[in-house]
Amino acid sequence: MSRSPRASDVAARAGVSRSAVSRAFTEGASVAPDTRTRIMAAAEELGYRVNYLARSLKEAAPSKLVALVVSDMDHSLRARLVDLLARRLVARGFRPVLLPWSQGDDPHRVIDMMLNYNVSGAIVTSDTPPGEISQQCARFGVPLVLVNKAPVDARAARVVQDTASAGRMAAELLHEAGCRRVLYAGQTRASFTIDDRRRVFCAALDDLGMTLAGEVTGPSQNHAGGMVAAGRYLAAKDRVDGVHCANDFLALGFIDGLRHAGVPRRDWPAIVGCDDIAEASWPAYDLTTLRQDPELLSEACIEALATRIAHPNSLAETRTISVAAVRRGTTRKTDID
Amino acid sequence: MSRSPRASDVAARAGVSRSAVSRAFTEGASVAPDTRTRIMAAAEELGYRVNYLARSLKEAAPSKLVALVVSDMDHSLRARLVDLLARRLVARGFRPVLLPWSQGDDPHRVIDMMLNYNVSGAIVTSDTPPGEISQQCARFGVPLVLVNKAPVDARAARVVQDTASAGRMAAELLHEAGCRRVLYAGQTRASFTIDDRRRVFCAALDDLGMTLAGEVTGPSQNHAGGMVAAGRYLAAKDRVDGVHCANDFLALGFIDGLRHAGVPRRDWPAIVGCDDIAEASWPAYDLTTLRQDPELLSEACIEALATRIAHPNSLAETRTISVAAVRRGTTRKTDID
DNA sequence: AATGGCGTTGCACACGTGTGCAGGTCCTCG
DNA sequence: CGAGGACCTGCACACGTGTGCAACGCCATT
Repeated sequence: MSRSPRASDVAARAGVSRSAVSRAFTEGASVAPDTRTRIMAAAEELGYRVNYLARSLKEAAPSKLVALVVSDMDHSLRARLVDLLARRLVARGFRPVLLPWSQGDDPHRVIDMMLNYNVSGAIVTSDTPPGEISQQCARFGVPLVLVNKAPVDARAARVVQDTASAGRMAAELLHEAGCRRVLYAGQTRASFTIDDRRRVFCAALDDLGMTLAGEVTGPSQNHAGGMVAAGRYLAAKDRVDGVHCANDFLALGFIDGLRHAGVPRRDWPAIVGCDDIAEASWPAYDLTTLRQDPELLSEACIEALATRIAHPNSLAETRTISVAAVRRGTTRKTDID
Repeated sequence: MSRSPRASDVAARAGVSRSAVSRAFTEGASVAPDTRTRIMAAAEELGYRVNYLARSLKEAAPSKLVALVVSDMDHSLRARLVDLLARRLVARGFRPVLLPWSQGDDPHRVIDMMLNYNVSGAIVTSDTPPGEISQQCARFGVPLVLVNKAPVDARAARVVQDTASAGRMAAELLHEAGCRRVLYAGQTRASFTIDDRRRVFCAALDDLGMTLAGEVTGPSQNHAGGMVAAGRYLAAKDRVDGVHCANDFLALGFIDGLRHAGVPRRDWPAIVGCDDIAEASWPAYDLTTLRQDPELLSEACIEALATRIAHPNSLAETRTISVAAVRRGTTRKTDID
């Protein structure tokens, strides 16, 4: 067999017109049960499959392709999110097309790819995507969902962490642990969510009668960045009793920095991270953190996208995902070494 | 503007035929430079983009979509691999469609999705994919690349870890550390690569004059599984001086299990993992392991796929990716606690 | 000036499918 | 027996693009 069979091949074999074949594979179309079974049998023998790309040429039937713009998949939470998004999209009959985008890449490349394959919609989870993507999507009528991004266009739906309660929660966890003077460790060029949470966190410190002893920001907010932050902390050690890190990787790196410097466990400051990645619960760290549930996050994204596709002209909504405090060892006093 | 502009709209605006527009957007087609610039200007004004789905209807021009069958993206190495594969595919003009597949899912669903969107090819990295996928791909002429899988079909290209040298390397690392009686920690239902490596490892132990004191296998080969393995190790503690874990997550869990049980650092057995995930280099673990370079792995996959697409009828080849020993703390004697 | 060649252009068909419309069949009811 | 309706089917067109073929214009060569 040189080329894959098409509807007319099936029609010839079943002794019907090509239209009948098309209708047999269309939900709710008008076909006699007898005819349908005969068509299906012929299709089975030939190994026929409907070509969705051809089907999607009719403007009424969208392509069902959804662009997933992603960066930094090495961040385990983001990888998990992509995994869940892909699963849910497939379950709803969509097909996720993975479009990696890194800082420095030309945004037009991503836009071109989306438009060339006239996707039904797009979900953007990469960090600091240029407003250009949002504008172009709006211009060409591509339904768009932004994850943890600042509002850039009224026609782009958003799913964002509840930073207002997250920031406050971080402060309260340190307060519970008896902290008075705390440090904030973050990134020089942070994301929208992190910036917003930091702002709320600082305000909450005041409310609770604590003081911000300082901020440590570096170029990276990964494990290595956390180790650097630990070095900076050690210089101000005696004036600080608690630390809030912008994310868990930073916090784990911070802990490894302390460990590397030989600081015994009982002398560690209270530490609160954010995200609750899998590693945070490992005994080596046992990190107190704020859980951002990727199940909820992904579900909200899919629903927002579906709404956006169904009502393209409605005003874009913003969905807020609440966070939960996960109390673990790094905010408990311990006697063990 | 209700619908997106098509080639005929651009043609009308530029005062040429639709064929001229098509040629203007086709590399190497015969168009006068003057005409081309006029067409491009008109296209720019209208925001016209070539519809690749329509283009791919012509059998000569393939869809450029490539299926990426993936499971367990929470495994950080696999997430990294998917990230790199997506980047390289995009760089070569392909579009990766992410198709998650988990143990228990119906393989026919994945096959249907691939054929419905008549993909140019497929890369399968999920664990233990049923032979059915390979057979169907071969039947319908879909170029296929299997990552770290057993050979199931002569027409499917494979990219596999060099298990022969990896297994031996693991044994040698333990030998270097002065081990005599070692334990193997793995999974009851392991993957092809892991099984093969284990086989070589056991044979190499004999060669080097070491003995296999036992095997610990559980249902899962993640961090939790490693902690369970540590419990089993402690029972046979005095008869064992080295451990090889099937992968790094298992090894890290093993270490956390020791830590949880209060075993001081200097009493740990020598430990060798496999993969060299990011966490392995963190000071909390400092794990000796075998590095499987995802850059090399992904590049080999793309090249194998490209070869397969270019010569669909050639015999499928198998590419072997070598591993490198990464010597770290868990195979060094230490005095610190 | 005639001829040949080359570069450019348009026509028409192909790719694989969905669907409005009209015609056909068959059943039911009056 | 006739009328009407419900159900099914095929024709023909549409979706947006690539490309073989032939025609055309222009230039250089003879």
